[in-house]
Amino acid sequence: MARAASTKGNTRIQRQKTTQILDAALEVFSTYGFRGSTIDQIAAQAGLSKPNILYYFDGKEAIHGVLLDRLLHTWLEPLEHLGESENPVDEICAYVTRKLEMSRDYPRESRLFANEILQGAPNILAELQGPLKSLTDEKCRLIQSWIDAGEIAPLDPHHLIFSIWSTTQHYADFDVQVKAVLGASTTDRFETAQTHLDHLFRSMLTPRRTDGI
Amino acid sequence: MARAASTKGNTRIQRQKTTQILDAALEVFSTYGFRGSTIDQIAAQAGLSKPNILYYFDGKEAIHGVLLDRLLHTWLEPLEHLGESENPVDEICAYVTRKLEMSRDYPRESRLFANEILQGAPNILAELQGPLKSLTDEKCRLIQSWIDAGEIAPLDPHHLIFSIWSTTQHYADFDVQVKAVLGASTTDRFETAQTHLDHLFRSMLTPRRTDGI
DNA sequence: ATGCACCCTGACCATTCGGTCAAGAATTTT
DNA sequence: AAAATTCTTGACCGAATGGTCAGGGTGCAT
Repeated sequence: MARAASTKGNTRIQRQKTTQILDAALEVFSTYGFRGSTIDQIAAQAGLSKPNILYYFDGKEAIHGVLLDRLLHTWLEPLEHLGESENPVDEICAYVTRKLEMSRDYPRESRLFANEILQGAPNILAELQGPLKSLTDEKCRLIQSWIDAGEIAPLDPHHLIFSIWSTTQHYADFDVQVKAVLGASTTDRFETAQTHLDHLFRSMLTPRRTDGI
Repeated sequence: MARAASTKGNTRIQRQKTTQILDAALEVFSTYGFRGSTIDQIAAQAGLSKPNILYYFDGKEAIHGVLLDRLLHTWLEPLEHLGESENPVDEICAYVTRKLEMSRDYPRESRLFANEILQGAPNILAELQGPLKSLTDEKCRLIQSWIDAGEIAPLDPHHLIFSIWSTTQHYADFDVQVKAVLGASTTDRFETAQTHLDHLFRSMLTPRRTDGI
């Protein structure tokens, strides 16, 4: 009787249609942003009628909300795994690689996040200030301990993480620009980017014998 | 008689109002994107009536177009100056600094650009493939010559430029996130970022004696 | 001060958008 | 197979949005 509030997918059809809708919504929202997207666009993308969309979700905002929730989980996961093996430099470079792979494999999620942040993060500000900040601070302490032990070069952990986020996500969010300037195929772009970023962060992190220039 | 097509500012009032409108539009467009912004919002931001806005501009798209035109010029300018002095490493680091200052001083322009690219650059794709690609390719040849001369470490010039763009613009486009994680004041944020990025690119660019890991 | 070009706006229009609803179609349960 | 539940949609609604226009106000040169 009661309509499926959000992801309440119990029946076979419910599961199929909700994922179908969410996939279409991700496509649309990640391209046009929340206010720039319409339910009709999502419906067309999903191959469903508008009322049918609204049968499964309580409204445009509800769909967007579900996408953001899932996104935050996916987005934080790689960072949580940082620091589970031994070599700090390899550890951080592995994180860079993982983030770059996510830009390659989940560009829509990256753009959805970028759109949300660009507009001032009206829906996820609390998550940024809470869970994201906590996790980031924790990993920064870990990085700082590596610095104190002399295992990596001294640098600002927070800004290091910002550099990792920005350089890797750039290949998803600014893909059109990268494509326009580079003109290479997708695999080529990401392969050369991988080599470059690995070199970048490795040369930055590896401690030098002499600290002077 | 004929209405001012775009920036046709001849009269005193025309000049004043058009800049007033463009400033308001920049504020709104950079926050909500093109499709997410309304003329009413721009009017309210500018302190003018909606018909008054449309008296000076031929429509929502025309305003957006003027902003994008000006933006592209402003945006390419720093890159054009790359390579006018001697020391390559200092030269590139100066470019990084300049770009970071632009993120600090013109965050709205940066976000406007990000919004446009995120949505697939529907209005400036030609500019990206033309002028931007030409200028970038030219500067990449310059960087390559520095590499060949052994003045900077060997790396992919295109990806180097992408890294510069992404790391610097991050502080404008993702400001909310940076603020949430860092919690520092604006000047603090940009000062520490400046130190960090200078260190990052300097350590990356400075050639090492031994090329091995 | 008066004529003229420039400037401004309330009222209005067509379209689009988010969302509803009743009634019919499909599916599952019994 | 019939009943019960779930699914689907055409038609519709009120609000918002981009844009128009006639008419009145304002500034300025002569």
